Amino acid sequence: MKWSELSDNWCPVARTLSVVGDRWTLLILRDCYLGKSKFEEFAESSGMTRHILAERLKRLVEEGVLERRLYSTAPKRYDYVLTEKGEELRPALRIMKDWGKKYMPVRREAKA
Amino acid sequence: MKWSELSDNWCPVARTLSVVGDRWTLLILRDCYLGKSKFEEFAESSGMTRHILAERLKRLVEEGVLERRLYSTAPKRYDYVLTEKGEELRPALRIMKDWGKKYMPVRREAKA
DNA sequence: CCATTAAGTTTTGTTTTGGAACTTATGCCA
DNA sequence: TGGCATAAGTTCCAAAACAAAACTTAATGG
Repeated sequence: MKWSELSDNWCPVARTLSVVGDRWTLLILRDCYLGKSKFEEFAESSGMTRHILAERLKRLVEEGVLERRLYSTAPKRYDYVLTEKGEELRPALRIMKDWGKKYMPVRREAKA
Repeated sequence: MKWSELSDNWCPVARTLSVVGDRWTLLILRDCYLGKSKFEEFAESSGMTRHILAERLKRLVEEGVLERRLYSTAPKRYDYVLTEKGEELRPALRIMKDWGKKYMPVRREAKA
């Protein structure tokens, strides 16, 4: 089975993961919860490539998790803000934060 | 930056995702929470290929999320059970289940 | 002896990801 | 005016991950 077919799975967890269950996507949401909204902010903070970032943002917008918002008209610039749907995943990230603190200690220093 | 470098990230969410943030892994945990423990059960229930399943199980064991347990000596057969570390991600999946029910309605029927 | 079960492994293509350079439209500043 | 900076992407190519299906191993049951 392909990952892309999960969105119609009988299981609600699987359907959720079809949106946020791939590499990097939840890291974008983490940044949103930290108050970031701009492409460059996500790129620098998460460490993902601009290529993948653009693709993920597009899908999060399509799925209604983020909203693409024109914040400058000249030049035209867009940023991304959480919808109510996006906000409601925040508790899941909070659990992952606590879990990471408890069970995944940093072994050696790394950047960003 | 590569996904595999996330395990030493300063952010605990990122470190958590370095273990469970890739495709399929959280679906294995869902099955564990549903009481499944065997390779064939995971394979059938999740729809992932045996190849990827084997790789994911191995890493979950290495990370201490699951424990590989000999449940039959002749022939030798192993299954997988949650550790305390694995149990403590259950609340995150519960949130994803509720979110999926609320925001990801099934559009058309699909199997498994 | 032959089919079946269960937990993987192997093989072969296809798809996704990673890294880096490039594009577009404007503002800033001397 | 010309040239550099900024921000949000896009494009290209090689490397890594994934998908599908067949194969392996070790035993059991008829």
